[in-house]
Amino acid sequence: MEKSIINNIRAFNRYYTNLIGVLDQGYLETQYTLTEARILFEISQKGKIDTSGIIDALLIDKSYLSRVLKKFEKNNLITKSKSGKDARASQILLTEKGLAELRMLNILANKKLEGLLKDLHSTDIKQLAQHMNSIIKILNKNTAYKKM
Amino acid sequence: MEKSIINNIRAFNRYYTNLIGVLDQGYLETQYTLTEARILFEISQKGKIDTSGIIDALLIDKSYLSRVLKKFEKNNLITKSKSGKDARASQILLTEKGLAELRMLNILANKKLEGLLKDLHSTDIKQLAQHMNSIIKILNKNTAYKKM
DNA sequence: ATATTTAGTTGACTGAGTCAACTAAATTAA
DNA sequence: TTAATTTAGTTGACTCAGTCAACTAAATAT
Repeated sequence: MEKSIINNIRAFNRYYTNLIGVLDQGYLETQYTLTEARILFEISQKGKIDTSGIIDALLIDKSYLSRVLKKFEKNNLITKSKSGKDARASQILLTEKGLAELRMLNILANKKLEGLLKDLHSTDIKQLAQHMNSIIKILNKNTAYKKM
Repeated sequence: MEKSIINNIRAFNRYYTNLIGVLDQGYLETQYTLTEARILFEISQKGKIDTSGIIDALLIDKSYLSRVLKKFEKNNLITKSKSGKDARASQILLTEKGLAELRMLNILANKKLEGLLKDLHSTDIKQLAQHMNSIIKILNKNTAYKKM
């Protein structure tokens, strides 16, 4: 594999690590950790999801997830219900309050991102999104990273 | 700002957060944390750098950095020398051993990334890098995120 | 039937990173 | 010049996000 391209991609990864770090600092203003926010988001995206679905999607530790979900349940953000199919698995659903919290987090994340982009022309922002979509499309051709 | 584009960009951020997470797991095999590796890398990139330069670049806590640098110095990865200009600041330099460790980390990171991309055609990989460069170019037009 | 795997929980722990208080040098203001 | 403020870096004390291992119970494979 050509070395300069790998270095190029790594430079992007470093750059983007910093950028994501800046965006993620927004969560410090909330009562949620970044991982908790990601978990909430994942639950809302999938509609119906069980614990192991979240683990597969976010690659987090099952014991940690178990505790986070317990806390979410205690705070009425989610409900757990036994799935009929598999008596070990729990179906996770967002409650109204959970949805409201998620909306709050989404608004916050949008604001943070908009702040980051506010000095750019709208054509630049459109191109940005296009490049990002292209990247995802290319990476999705390949399943290697699901196996790592 | 158009909402769907913001959502698009956020979708990319989530996607890329996961991907970077997978890549960063490589550091678990080493004696360095991700942040320590980033600090080492930053020192080598800049050549001459003082502590506050690293703080500005990586946005990490100064007390944490102070301890990491102390450990690096103890392990002979870096040397600190008083800058003539400002008697408070320390110039940080990589030692030979520090360089060797960095090379090791770079090889590891390259391997990890190559593993991730191995099923892609080289044309796809080239396009990937081009999209990434374009993203950086666009984002660098704007300095908003340095101020956040 | 028995063994193995999978879903999720719990106890015990660690260490990466944070916060506040501090020293000493540099800079600004009076 | 001196007093006040800011900046560079250090240190003590702490927290809590995340990990590891052991476990129960259900599902699946042999």
